[in-house]
Amino acid sequence: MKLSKRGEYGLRALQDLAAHYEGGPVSTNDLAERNNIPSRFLEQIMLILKHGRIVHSKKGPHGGYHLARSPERITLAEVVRLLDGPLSPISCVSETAFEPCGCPDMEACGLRRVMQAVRDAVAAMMENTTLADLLSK
Amino acid sequence: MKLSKRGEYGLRALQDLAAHYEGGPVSTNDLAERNNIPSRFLEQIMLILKHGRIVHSKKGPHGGYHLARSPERITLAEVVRLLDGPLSPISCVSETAFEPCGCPDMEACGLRRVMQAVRDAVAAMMENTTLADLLSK
DNA sequence: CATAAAACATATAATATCTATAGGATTTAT
DNA sequence: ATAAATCCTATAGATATTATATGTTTTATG
Repeated sequence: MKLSKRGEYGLRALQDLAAHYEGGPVSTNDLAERNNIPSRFLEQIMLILKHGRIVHSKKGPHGGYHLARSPERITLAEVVRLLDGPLSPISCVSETAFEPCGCPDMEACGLRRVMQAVRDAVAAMMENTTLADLLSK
Repeated sequence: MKLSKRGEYGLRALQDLAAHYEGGPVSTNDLAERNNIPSRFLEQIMLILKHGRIVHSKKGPHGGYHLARSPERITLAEVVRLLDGPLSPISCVSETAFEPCGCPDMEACGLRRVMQAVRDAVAAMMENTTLADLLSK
């Protein structure tokens, strides 16, 4: 049920980028230093985020990353799915990566019902929370 | 955000044990067969559940496992924590395994606020759901 | 134009975890 | 006595995580 460091670092960096959304690009080094993240590791994460069209980049001096969209239009769900995969506790209730689980009768499975509810609750919270929501007190 | 196979198998086996709560012990082999679980792997899981005081065991022919308490008194939270560890998405919001995360200001961290809410929601669902709830339609 | 700052791209090391299998030891019903 | 079952520990095999390393490319700036 835990987020990977990759996911956690990515979210922290994006939260930082959201805070600096007005203004020029922010370098990996600055992001890493401010948020206590190993900088070479963060570099890879930023690349994933770029390929996932969550950030844009600018090369060269004074280059760096900035959000590809305004903070209100980037949900935590999108980021977590990109960096950490599906939100479901078990694959038989996943929207994005369904797989049967091997229980005798899927429809009658009580465990499945509960895990479906957990997935729905988590997904709803993550889909309704944007990077902008992370900033407001 | 996903449960391990260990956790999933353990829950499925316990759901089965709850269904057979009236009646004698159920062997690992029966549990494994009925639920499509590798039987030697399940053996280890049952041992963990035994040491965690969630099941009792009886050795010898017609031996096996039965719940240590009635199904209404075993929550999914207890089982998942035992087999898969803390429920929190990040350690800085964990009740059972708190650790600071490295963000500049924990109190002001928006990400932390959201993850705290996710943890609380998941924990509440898991703590309020018992093995008995898995059986009722 | 030279330099340095930065992203970009891969490779790979180090570690951990997950999943599962194996080999036996112990208990106990029949 | 036998066989069914738990119990215990080790370890294999696979995969994922986390991180470091090495270098290439782009580009702003002096």
